[in-house]
Amino acid sequence: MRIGELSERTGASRRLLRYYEEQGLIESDRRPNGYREYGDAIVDRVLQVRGLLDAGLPTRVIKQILPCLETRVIHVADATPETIATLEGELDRMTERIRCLTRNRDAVAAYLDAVRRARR
Amino acid sequence: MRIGELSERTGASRRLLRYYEEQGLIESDRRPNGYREYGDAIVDRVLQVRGLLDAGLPTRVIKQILPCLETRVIHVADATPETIATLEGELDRMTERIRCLTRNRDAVAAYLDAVRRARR
DNA sequence: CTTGACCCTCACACCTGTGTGATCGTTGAA
DNA sequence: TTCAACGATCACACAGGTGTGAGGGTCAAG
Repeated sequence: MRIGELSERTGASRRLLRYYEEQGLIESDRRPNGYREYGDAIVDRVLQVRGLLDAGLPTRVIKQILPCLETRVIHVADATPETIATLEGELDRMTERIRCLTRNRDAVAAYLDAVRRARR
Repeated sequence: MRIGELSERTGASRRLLRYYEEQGLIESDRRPNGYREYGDAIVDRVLQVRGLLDAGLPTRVIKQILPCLETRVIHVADATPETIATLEGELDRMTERIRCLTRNRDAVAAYLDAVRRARR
């Protein structure tokens, strides 16, 4: 598919899709035109990138995390000690984010429940 | 305590603490000097604000969420329908963030496990 | 009284993700 | 052939969170 369709399917503007590619988060083939060509699998990847961006991770970190998703043993080989250390750090930060979000979400939910009960 | 101590205790620069106040996320009393004066409770509040910012929430949203944390029945009263609708929307977005983060964190964890096992 | 460590306000600047528009090439249908 | 719709690159602009520094008060210790 071309960039327009991918944009519609993911909700990301064409501009952003090009930006993600520039940041090394997604890839594309090129037609003889120069037009970008995407496979179906890219849709999930884009959605994942957008989810992580929305969750506060910078592109630099997302770029490091993405290879972990492809469960290929190949990638396990080229893991330098620094990469591993970085990933461990990010793992902790993600866990902390989850904890923070969960705590606050539960509080909001409890609040809304209280409001609803008070309404009656 | 004054702003310097609060800064040390929270890891937020003085600049940021003033910014958070300007955005209505925290409050402070003023000494006759004009110096800001904080109570102990503010430390947790600042940490919470920073956690939510780090998790991708903008100050505008954080400002709406914060009152939910103070479990005072008083606040339940002044909840306009729009506020409630907004909170419900944010609740969903937070849940979605949590889901995304959890999925990716687990993937990273699995990857690191695989690497560690491969190392031996 | 002076000095150093705080505090204040204000303004400018940066980075990152994103929008917008200019200018131009490609393609398919009328 | 022409026109509309799409694609490409590039550049400028913006907003939000953050850093930095200027210019100036406050206050306690020497």
